[in-house]
Amino acid sequence: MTLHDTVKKWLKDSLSVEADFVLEYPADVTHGDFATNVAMVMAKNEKINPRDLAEKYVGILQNNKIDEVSGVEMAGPGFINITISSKVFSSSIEKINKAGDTFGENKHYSGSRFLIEHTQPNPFKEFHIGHMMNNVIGESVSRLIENQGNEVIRASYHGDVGLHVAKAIWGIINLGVGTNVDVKTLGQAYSLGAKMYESDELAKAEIIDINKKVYDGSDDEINNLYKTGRQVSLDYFEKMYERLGNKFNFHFYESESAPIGKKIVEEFLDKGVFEKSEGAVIFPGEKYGLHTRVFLNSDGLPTYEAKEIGLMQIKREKCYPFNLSITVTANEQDAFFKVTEKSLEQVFPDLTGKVLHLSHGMLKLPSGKMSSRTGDVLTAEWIINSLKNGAKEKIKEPLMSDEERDMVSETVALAALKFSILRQAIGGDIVFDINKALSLEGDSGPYLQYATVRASAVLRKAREVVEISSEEPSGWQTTLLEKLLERFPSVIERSANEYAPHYLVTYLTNLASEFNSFYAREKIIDTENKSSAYRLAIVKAFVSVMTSGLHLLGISVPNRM
RNA sequence: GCGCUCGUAGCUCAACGGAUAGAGUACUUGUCUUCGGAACAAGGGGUUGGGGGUUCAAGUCCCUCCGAGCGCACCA
Repeated sequence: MTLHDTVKKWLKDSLSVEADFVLEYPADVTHGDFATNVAMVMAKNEKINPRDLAEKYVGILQNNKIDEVSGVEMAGPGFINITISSKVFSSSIEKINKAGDTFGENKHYSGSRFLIEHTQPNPFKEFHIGHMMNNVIGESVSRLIENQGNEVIRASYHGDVGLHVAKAIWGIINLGVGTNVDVKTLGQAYSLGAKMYESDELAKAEIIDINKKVYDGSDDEINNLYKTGRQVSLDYFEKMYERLGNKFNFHFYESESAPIGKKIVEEFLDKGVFEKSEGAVIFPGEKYGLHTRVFLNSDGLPTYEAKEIGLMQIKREKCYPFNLSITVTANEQDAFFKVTEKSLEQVFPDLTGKVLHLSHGMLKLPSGKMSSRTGDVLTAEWIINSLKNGAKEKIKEPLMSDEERDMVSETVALAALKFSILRQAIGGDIVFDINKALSLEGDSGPYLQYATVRASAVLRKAREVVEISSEEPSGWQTTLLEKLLERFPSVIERSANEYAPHYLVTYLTNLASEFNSFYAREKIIDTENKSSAYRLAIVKAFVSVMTSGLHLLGISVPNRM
């Protein structure tokens, strides 16, 4: 149990309160280590003066104090501020140093299985910054949920059939590159095909024809181009996952979900879940306060919607039973998912409440939105490499080999990128200013890495000079750094429960900043000072918490930078 | 037109209905022959888009107006 939970339980038990109230870490340190609004909440229910009730509560609490608590007092309009005894924080330092990188993990397996689908790049198209953003969020949420004692199955889903594929193949044929394609030529081919589809009637007809042939496999040349192009894309995606630091348990494909989805929709058409309309098969979302969408088009081909039904069937076969199936996408798909989820509930009633659409904003440039249609696409690779070059110039270590320099700048670049994606609530759009990200100053991924690297350097240097001890020296004044370190498990818990990595980012930023102040203020290694051993224990705990916290964001820490 | 999301410092973002709305950046100034300056300390900068309401308490909830983004039948 975290300290936060302990204190909350104490409040509930000693005041015999059932209602929801908040126990928070006050922003202002003069308000104690915890503050609660319990008296104000209860005063409302019982229609009495909140300050009077708070006064009464403070009396009860003072008579029932637990070891952890050193002070209770009323403040302001009826808050109760609680201070924690200093030995709690020093024993927390000891606990952290014992647990190392596993501190904060919920080791009690909850028995829950989560299926998390994210990234979803489409073969024959670019792996662009939108996929990257989705990947970074999906991976961090996965790690947070996993950390809390749940089983996580990661899956990606690929649109390996459809008009975009036909456009790319048309482009391949007209560029004359044949099966000798790489990612770059595929990109050019798609862009050419997409452009011509819009502007040239003949090309459009040819592309539609290719699309049919991809589905029915009747043309050997096209089959061949399709097969090699698809594989080139998928191999490339593998490299990107590796570079971004994630592994998927499953890859699902629209070529698989399409026929399954079509079959299920036809079956439930007979049962009245779906309806025929204007030659197509639709789901009447209006019945549920949503809007109607097409599941099978008038040619009988499954749309994205029907494929989603087919995908769920595949997920059931491979991963059931799961407690929650999460799909991470950009918020432009919100309305689509509302309708699809409603239709899923009709088809699979047992999945009601077990499907969650986690939507995030779009990655935008200061100049506006990127568009694949105008060819204005920023690839993930391009942006990572740009950041990497910037990071390389910043490295001051003169003795670093070229190989290490390359590895370190890669790590720093990814940190800069992931930090700027995860630092804000996931629902909102991100305005990504490359120049600012390249400056690597202030609150940033590299800032967090740097603080950790410095702390590690201190520990290395101290090894020959001073012992480390978690025992609190006499007369020790508990520092804010120790107090922040103690909060780590509560922060992860909240981030995981709310699928909100930005709480963790905010926390780690504050923690790093507090460490940097501590570092500037105090001489840590000091053979003359008895407190030095304990200071080192704090530094060690800081390194552990930073390392595991950053890991949950998908960020790793170099040895030096 | 309908629906969803959003509007907080010059810029990029926080704030679990609570105390004096906070960070970074930019700007101004200081620390520095260091346990690693990708650092630290300090300063100015706000009618939380406008107006109404609910509440002991509203950036947060409700209504309304203004503005932005996304989505609304055979793309994904």
